[in-house]
Amino acid sequence: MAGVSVGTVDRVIHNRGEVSDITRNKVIRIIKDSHYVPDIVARTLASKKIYRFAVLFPRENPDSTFWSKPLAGVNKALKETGHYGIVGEKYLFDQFNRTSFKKQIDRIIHNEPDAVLIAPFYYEETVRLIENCSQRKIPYVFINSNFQDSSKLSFVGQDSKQSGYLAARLMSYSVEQGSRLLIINISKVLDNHKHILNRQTGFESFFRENTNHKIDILNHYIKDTDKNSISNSLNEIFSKKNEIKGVFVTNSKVYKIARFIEENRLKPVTLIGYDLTEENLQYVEKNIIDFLISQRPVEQGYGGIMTLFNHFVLNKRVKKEQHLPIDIITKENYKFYIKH
Amino acid sequence: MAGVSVGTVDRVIHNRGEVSDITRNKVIRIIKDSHYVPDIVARTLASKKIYRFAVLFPRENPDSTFWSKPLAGVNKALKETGHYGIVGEKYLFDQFNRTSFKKQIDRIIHNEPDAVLIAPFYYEETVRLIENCSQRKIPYVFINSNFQDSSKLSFVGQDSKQSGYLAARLMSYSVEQGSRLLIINISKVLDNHKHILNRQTGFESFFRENTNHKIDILNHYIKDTDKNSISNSLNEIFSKKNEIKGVFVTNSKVYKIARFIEENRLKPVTLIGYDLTEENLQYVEKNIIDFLISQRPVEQGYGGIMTLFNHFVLNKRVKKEQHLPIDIITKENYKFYIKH
DNA sequence: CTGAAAGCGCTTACAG
DNA sequence: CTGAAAGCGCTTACAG
Repeated sequence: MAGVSVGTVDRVIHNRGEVSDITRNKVIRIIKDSHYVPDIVARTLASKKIYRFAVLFPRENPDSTFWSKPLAGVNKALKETGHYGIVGEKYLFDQFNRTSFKKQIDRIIHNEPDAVLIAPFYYEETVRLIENCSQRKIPYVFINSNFQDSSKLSFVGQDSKQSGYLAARLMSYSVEQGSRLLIINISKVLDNHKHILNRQTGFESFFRENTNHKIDILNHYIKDTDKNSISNSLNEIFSKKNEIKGVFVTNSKVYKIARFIEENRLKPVTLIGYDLTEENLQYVEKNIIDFLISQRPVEQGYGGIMTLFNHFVLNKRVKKEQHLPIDIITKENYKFYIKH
Repeated sequence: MAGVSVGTVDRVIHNRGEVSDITRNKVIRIIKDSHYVPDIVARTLASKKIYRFAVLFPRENPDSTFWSKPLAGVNKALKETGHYGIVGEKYLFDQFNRTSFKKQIDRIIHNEPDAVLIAPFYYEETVRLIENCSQRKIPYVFINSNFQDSSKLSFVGQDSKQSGYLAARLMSYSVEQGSRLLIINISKVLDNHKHILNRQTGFESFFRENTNHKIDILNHYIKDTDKNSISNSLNEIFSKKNEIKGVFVTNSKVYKIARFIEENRLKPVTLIGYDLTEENLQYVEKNIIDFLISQRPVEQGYGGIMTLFNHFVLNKRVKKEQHLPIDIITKENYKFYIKH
């Protein structure tokens, strides 16, 4: 239509220069007017281009099987997009070990991927990684825990404050006026903790804002997560304050608290925590954990890769904050969430 | 590798005959041994094959915006799979009008699509459609409401009985022993009602099976859904039985009950219903509806098309029953579900 | 700055 | 029953 060869058209589509302004404009005009859109199937077949996405996630660990889920989501996305030349390179670290995190970042920087998907556990190291990305002008996406940074391509995860707020609402149905509640923060390491603290903040705000619920809230931090330390730590609280009607655990370790409650026959106490792990589900089955808040872990990984795929292959504009739904899990519906 | 031309290889891959047993076997052997998998991108480009999927859904109607969601899911899937030659043809009917359903089926049968995605509203007509499909040997998928039929390719939707069971569990947190509960079934038409009845059955079984909840349950059917009829009908019940502590509405018309409760200041009564429609959300915002059960309407439509896509294009085996999660919606988390 | 040709991995007639 | 050739809509050198 423009009286030029496909080679020239290709040059203007991918604006890689070497075209006179006059032909370029002519071609652009025609593309617009005729609503031409490139056939990405043909493009993929012809270009044989490979996109290498680095995936920086914690390794699954004995304390929690949570991180196997985002990885499953990544693998699912990789399968779907493999036809388009998407390749994932996994860099798994030990979430309790800063050095391991740092090492994987070194490897990523060395291997020069085309983009990176990050679970940002340790602050300084994460900053180093994204500075390297900026320098190399490659996009990066955060998953699970957000990172204040205006240059990221996107974040895929949950609104953590709101999830705590929701937990409080659920709690409010089963505790009466004047009850005493306990918020437990249990973790060996306090890095990567902003979203955990947000959960607590959200929970507290609910009861502050809903004046018809006069509730006394205690905060408790447990650093040592072995069984004995937990017992000691909780025995003290529960003996001193014998009126605790509800417990909110701000992460996936809620099963450890459930075990304590079961062994000490402290029911009825409404227990709410996070994440659909096998360990937690045991206690959901036994009616000891009442609610789990789930953050769509599989979709987080899936969405992370798809975001990059949309950006590179489909040239779609992607949203900077992708908040996944806050799912409420009970004994009655958990089965349907397991594969998700 | 087999010493034959690509044409011959193609013939055995698509087993369209005209190949001697000896060469066929040789080729099959090599395909297996070398783990050859066809490049579907190249295949799509070369074949230019079009798959026409008929979509038989209710039209969106003033009483409920629910059905716009599955359609949105269909459109999303169509966008993603358009590159592979998937085309959707929509046949929308009036859900309260059997004739309209029948008419669209006639059109589908006449147009001979390659597959059909069905929201099975009226029984006999649906049977006629699937008999036609069987005859023409084309696959069909049910959405939203299941259909007892062993020849279907798949069903995508919710386990309706379990959703009622879950609703009862939620109800149990806020009603005391000996309370009186009301189940409301509100609908102009009673076809397509099996999954609605299942919800009721599920709700009732929970309280039957959990003996620590001694609860009196009333059932109430409302046929005329205009405001006055509802008022009359409910006034009677609420005046006779002044102790109703919770109401479970088995479909998306819960907002009509909410309106009645609001206007008659009957709170506190725990109100649970179905579906994240705009009409319902108003009353969630006002704390009149406590919980909505959502059935992932967008994913139903999306999943329906993707099931057919997987079947035709990816040659994947698909599951016969695809139960989507039963989402629990409250004022605190509904925003994150709206686009889903 | 521009065009012509080859090629990506398949499918589709057509000829034998 | 089998093969050779053209073509799907792009990209990629290469030549000028």
